[in-house]
Amino acid sequence: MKEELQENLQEDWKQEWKQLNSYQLDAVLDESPACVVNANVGSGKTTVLIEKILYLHFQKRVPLEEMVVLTFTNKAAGEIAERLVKKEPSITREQVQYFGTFHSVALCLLKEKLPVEELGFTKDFTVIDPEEEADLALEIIAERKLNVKYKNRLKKRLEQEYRSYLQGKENSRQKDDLFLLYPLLEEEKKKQNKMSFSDLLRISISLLKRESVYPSWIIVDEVQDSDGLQMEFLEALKGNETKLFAVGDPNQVIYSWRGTVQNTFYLLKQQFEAKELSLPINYRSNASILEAANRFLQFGNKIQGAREAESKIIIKKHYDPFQEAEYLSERICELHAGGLAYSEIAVFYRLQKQSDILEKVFSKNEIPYQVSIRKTIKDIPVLNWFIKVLRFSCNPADVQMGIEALTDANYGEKCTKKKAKELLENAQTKTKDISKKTENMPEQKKETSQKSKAGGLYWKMTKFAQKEEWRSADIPLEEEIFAYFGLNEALHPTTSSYAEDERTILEFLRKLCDYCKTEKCFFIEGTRDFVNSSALYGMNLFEKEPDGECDAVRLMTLHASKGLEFDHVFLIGANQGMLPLHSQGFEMEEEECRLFFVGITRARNKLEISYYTNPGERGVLSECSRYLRRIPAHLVEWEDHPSDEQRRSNLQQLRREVQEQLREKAEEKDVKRARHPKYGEGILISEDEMMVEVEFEGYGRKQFLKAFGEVDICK
DNA sequence: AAGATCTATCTTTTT
DNA sequence: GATAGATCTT
Repeated sequence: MKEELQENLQEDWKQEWKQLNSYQLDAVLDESPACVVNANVGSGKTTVLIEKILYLHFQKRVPLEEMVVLTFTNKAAGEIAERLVKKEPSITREQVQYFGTFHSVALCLLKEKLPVEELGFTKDFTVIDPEEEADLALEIIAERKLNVKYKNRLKKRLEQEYRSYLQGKENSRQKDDLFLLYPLLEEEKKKQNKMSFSDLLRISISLLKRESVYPSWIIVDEVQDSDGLQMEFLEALKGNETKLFAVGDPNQVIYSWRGTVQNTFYLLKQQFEAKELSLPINYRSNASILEAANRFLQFGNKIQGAREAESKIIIKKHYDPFQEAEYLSERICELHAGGLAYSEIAVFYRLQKQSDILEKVFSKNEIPYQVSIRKTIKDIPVLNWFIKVLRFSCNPADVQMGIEALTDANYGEKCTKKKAKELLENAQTKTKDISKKTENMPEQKKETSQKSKAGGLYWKMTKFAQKEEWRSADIPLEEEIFAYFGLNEALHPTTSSYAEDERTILEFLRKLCDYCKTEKCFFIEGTRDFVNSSALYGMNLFEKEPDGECDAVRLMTLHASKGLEFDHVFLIGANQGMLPLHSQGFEMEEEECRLFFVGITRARNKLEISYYTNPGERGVLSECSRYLRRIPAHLVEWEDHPSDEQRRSNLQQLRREVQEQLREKAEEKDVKRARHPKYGEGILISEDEMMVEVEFEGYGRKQFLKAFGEVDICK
């Protein structure tokens, strides 16, 4: 039976492999101790990766559990998992535990294989994001009265200057106490039993040196994006018998500003004596696009095409972004009328804010569009708060989360930071004592805590981990948990946002319960894992629907376009000073060029690039990007967009309207908000030592005496 | 404590 | 090339 199955599979593979070219097949079959594949754009890199994993598993009998497959984003990890399961539905989630981002794999190792206790953590540790780390740092700075400059940029500084701190360099750039802060911060994180993103890697690396966990294979996707820590992680994870297979494209390095190692391929070859293979053939784009793209290659050999030069690249000159947006509307309508799906059309730009005008004009012209901006949990205040509640509930050592949950302006208890701190620190010293007391006289405790408002949520959080019925295989209903935390009250049932908030939380809880059920773990443990994942996976974990399916034109930055492909690509704002964005260094400049390269190689069939004679932006020149002149003339059709009088006056009006709306939007962002227990949230009109004036939707402007303390000013 | 001067950063974004 | 923040100057 098994033999038969095996043979069938072998037949399948032969079929499968017919679709691979010889370069791809070489890469799939290669079993050198270390191998790096220099994969050109659109050369079937992910296909090779998947085939390789299947080949190793089914043909070479390497258990999937012994493979570590590393990606840089959750999206990429998800794609690999999806394609793998599609080909081989028998693969289970447990088998691919170590398939994921560097950070999620590190988390998994720390939870399952590495002795974190040796470094002063427990297995219950939680994960914090950079913002929380910065907040924690600020606390320490205040407490220890450290002199740290540029506090507003602390998040960035913490990350950037950590390297030189580790290398024992002098803190020469800024003369302040930042380097005194690092050890204190480390100590505090240990005390609160939590790790930052980089801690996950760093601590894994140091523990891997003591306790080796050598997988049979390490497979890395997009290896050109590795930063120093990730390279170290690879090194620490790789045993002498471990084989390394890494795929990437040095021409697509567009994130070096966040610490990408510059010459990854060279380093890999040096360090692991890796063999180098290449995937030169591009199946995606037509020959004109590829010939243009070849002019922008910085590394490796020419991209070989597999297609004809069907049409030229169009370069269009527009008066300004408004005229361009109108033109795009028209063109997209035509294309759609001609049978092209909206979702096969994409508009790329250099800066996020360039989407504003497009959005306004597209909605006016009723063109469905989708702007790709990453939503994070932080954008949803209720969820952000509730996750803090859960974080403290799962990890009572996390004092910081406890305080933040209790003092949250919107959903927390009406209690001051000082009081919350006292409450928690008091509990810290005699946790067991208190928990015993509460077990013995729960009714009484409940009463007093409701009287002294600040107690309700606090007790619920501390007692969460002690609930016996949640330490069993029975997973509670989402409504039960909702009720346990008294959320119907905490979410302010009288406010207009209540219904939405309730739905959000119940949705989240449902995902959490589902997770516990599929993972077959106890509710408490499941919650801890899930909450950790939420730090690492962000919205991916509980997005309602993957937004991929809807038929709409995609609007995105060039950065966001990486890894995607479309039939028809518009690349807008190709002006000097915009696309290359005015940048100082030469290295930066090279990266702008790679960004342009990534942009144009997303197009399968049609590529249109445009620029403005009146860009109307600071620092943007009216001449076109010099990259455009680098494209061989015979591949290009230069066009002027004509505009008659009628149209011009319409545009004037449009311009005014849109600019007005944008100004309002910008003002709204700067507006301070305030919350009142009865009227809900409103816009802060004025404030002095005595009074606050707030405008509430539906109630109008109200004035309050500050001394009453009913109004919380939100930050 | 105000005013002058220096300086970094802006943009891109993942975990 | 502007601007915000920190630092220096009086």
